[in-house]
Amino acid sequence: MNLKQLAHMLALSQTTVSRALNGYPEVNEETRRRVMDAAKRHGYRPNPSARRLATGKTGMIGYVLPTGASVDIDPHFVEFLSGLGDYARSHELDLVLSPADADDQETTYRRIVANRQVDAVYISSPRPADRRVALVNTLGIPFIVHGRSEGFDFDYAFTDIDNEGAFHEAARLLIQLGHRRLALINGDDRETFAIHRERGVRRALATSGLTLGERHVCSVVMTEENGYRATRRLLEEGDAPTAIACSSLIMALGVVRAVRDLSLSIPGDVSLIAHDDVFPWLRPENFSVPLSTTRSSIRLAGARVAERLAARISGLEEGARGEVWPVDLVVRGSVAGAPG
Amino acid sequence: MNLKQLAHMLALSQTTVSRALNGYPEVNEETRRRVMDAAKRHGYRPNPSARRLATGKTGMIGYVLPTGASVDIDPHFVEFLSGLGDYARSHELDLVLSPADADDQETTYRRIVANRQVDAVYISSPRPADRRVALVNTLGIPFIVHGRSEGFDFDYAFTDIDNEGAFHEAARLLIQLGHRRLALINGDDRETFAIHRERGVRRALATSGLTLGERHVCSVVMTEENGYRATRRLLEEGDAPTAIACSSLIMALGVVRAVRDLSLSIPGDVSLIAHDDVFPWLRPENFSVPLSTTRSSIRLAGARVAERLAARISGLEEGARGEVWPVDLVVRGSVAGAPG
DNA sequence: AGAGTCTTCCAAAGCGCTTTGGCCTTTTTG
DNA sequence: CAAAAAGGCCAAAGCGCTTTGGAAGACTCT
Repeated sequence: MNLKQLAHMLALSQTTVSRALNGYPEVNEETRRRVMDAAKRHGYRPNPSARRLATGKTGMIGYVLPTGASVDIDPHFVEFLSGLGDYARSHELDLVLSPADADDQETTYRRIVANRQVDAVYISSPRPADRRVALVNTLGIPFIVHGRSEGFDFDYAFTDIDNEGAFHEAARLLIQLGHRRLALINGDDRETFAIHRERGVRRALATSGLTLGERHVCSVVMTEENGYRATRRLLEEGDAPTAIACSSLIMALGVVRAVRDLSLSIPGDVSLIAHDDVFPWLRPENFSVPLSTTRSSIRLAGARVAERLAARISGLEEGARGEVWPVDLVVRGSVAGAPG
Repeated sequence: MNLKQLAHMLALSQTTVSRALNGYPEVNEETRRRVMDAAKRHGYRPNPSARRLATGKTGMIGYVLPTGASVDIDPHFVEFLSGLGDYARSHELDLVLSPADADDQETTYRRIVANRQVDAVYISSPRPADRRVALVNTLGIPFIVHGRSEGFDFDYAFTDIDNEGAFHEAARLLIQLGHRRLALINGDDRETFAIHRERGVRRALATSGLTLGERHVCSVVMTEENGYRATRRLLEEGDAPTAIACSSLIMALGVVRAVRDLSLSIPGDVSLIAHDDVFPWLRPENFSVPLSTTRSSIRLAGARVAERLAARISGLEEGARGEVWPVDLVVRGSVAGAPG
């Protein structure tokens, strides 16, 4: 059942039927009702391919997925996706993932824009002066950055959490508890979130005249194993920290294991605070010692990003508004006063 | 730059240019070369929307993503996606995720098929007599099932791993080591993979005249917490098992924690084998006691599914071939002879 | 009553590609 | 050497929708 048939059946022109269906004003209300009714009754659904060709609108949002044999998709992605999908569903939006060579995403961005494959895109895990952000900005497709980039001469729309504030608070708490030697086990420090977190820790330390030792900050891919290794290194050297801030719950698993392997205890010998993105399958309160966390649901962020993308597509949102969400500091058993 | 312009520029008809580009035979090789050359030089890319409208082909594969406030996307999904994306990238395929109400996916399947939004779909986490499989089969869109359904009067194409064999082997090993009371901490037993795994364990036990106790098998969502709870329950009751087979590494984290909380040890008091889907961020050899596993890379499965989908789209693969991959049994420190 | 204004609808022109049916040359064939 | 076949190309008809530029009729206004 296509427009032509439907129009014929109603003894109307395609024009009128199309307009009636799409809510244009220049059609009699009674006619509109007739059309709507017939459309529903016959289960008429406009062919999206045709509509796309005519309008350029796709009803899809895009994400360029970096891939490659040695590229691992972040497990956080799936949670973000839960939120995004949940919103998208209620608005009949689909998400198209365009896999790209991790080292050449530009080609793919250009392709999906040139081909009008999606109405908007989002970008995640941005770095300072991220080329993708600059690119989509010049390409002129609506977009939202999940996280923040920095150092552009233009503004853009983003949804981020207050990483600096979160880690500032976490460090401040540890300092208040008497800790003097903190360590930070961070994610990839080419990404903005990691930079902000480090800044937060440094700022808190500086306030008390302390510093983050050169060897007390590490930047690694956030795996359990890397959490373990980093912790071993930190605790086995002289000048070992008495408190650790850690950028992910997954790494925290490794931290806990390392501490145990060294026959030390949390929080007796070392206090631990980790960032919690809220995974349904791994919860900080269920660690052997309940973990203090800076908490922010990445899933909610996904829903929010979808919402904003939808708003931008429909023209409801404009401009370069960035929003920064506060992060909860949740204190549990893994922190205590500094030993000694 | 569109076909018309390109054709004009070459002083050829659109027909010829189109044919030259798409490899049709009825065009002079020299002409073809000229066309190809000009197309490349001017960066001509056929507009996919137009092509879709004309051919019905989209160059996209689809996945219906169950969503909802209380629906969690399986963390395995992201690894599967890595593999899928990796293959898709090299073949210029995009993946479209269509979020659907978890309780009504049929509507969405019908929509994406009716609208010709994708060339093929895949289905994951199937259950016996899965309605989605029956649906896409009748809808007539090419598809691959990742995993297996059962109990249809038709055949279909799937890629699965030998879950039954894997858990049969695991259980057999434990039995050989003298264990008599095994327990199985399984995933949702409405899904086929869980059923097969249980069957594998039961079969191994039966061979030695043993059985799987009523209370020694649990079926839960695969989270750390559920692994913990299940283990506590198993070990605190009378008739506690001396060996546990566990369906996921994430649950195994909980198992290990529970065993420790009870001041028991692995493998001294209880042996443990878990299934490992091969996550980059959590590896069985890095557990406090290196974990024995049944191992199968879900990522490779993703790549394979993509490959088969591409083959079906292009007509290279037909029929209802199902393939079952063997699973490696990797023995590490977490298994030992039965205590006592 | 004639001019201007809405209101309501339509015919037809795209959107950019593929594909059908056919036309002209050139080559092969009996 | 005429007839048949093959090679190489083209014009034009879709694919199903949106949108432009009217047009017919109803209504208001002077």
